[in-house]
Amino acid sequence: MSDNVRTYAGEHADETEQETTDDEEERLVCPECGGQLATDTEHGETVCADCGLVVEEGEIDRGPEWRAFDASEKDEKSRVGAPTTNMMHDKGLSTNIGWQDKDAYGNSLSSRQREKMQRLRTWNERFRTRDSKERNLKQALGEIDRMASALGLPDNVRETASVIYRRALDEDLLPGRSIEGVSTSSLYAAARQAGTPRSLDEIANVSRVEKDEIARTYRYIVRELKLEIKPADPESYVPRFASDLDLSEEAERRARQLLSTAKEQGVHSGKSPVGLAAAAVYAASLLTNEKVTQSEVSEVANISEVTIRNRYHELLEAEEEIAMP
DNA sequence: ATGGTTTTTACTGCGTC
DNA sequence: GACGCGGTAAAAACCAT
Repeated sequence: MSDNVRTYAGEHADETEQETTDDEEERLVCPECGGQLATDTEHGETVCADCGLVVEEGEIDRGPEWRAFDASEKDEKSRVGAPTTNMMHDKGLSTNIGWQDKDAYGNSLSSRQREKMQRLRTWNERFRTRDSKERNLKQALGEIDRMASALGLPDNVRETASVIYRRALDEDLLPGRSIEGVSTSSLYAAARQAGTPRSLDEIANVSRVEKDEIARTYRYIVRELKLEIKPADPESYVPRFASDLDLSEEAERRARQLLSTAKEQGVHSGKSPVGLAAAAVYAASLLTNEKVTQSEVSEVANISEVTIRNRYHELLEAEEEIAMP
């Protein structure tokens, strides 16, 4: 085992430039919480991806200044076209009008007819893209909501997830990927950003897509959207486990403490954060004389007992070493 | 594809209630 | 004897190259 810091990539795919780029390019950082800033081109805002603070706004508002109450009103008032970039987000299934100025028999069209066809093409294109994106979004947001409820994730996580999804949609990341997969990945990313992570397994349980695909799409999204997601902190799992097991505040505190000393010792690198958290919770329950069995912990944490054993030994060793060097 | 690391599975032995 | 716990070996899963 190499003794320098390795990443446990299963839980956090991308941290290649963790320490290296300290202050080279001044990075856009939120003044509130230090999180990554993201630009929402739709509304001309620069918002923090973590806490949602709007840093700059009102540069250019690209949204409509009117409201439509039904479909016909929408047609009447809407006078802008589709966004300028759009690839085949509908997988080319919708109707389109050919570019050649020929009729069904291959004869050329008169100039008046050509003009008419040109107008039709324009409008067809506009409706096709706009409606398809909206349908897409609607379905995705529904899915995100469903999964978030199933996992007991708070509203702000859903908000973040939908922001991420919207951005993915805006940057044309969807073609070739399923709506399900992308919305699941968005939720996974959002949960981690919010500091209330759920493991890939838990996510996969409530999603309609397989774990592999979620992981793949997640990596892709993170890379393309330049989301900065810190490696999952073991401590962020502690509260959930502790409450699932009805442990005291004291035990929870001790678990945290174990983890932080372990961190100083560098014992944690390359290990599964979930496993560490589970072990810490177990060890803490021992130290505070609150009886929980290894199998109970392994149950709520979805981690094998063996892993808990191995980790918690390491945790206790680290604790001793800090006590007497 | 390969190799190295971690996690899981399955099994065994020990002590206690 | 069941249960909790610890240890081990082999298999599987995973990441990096």
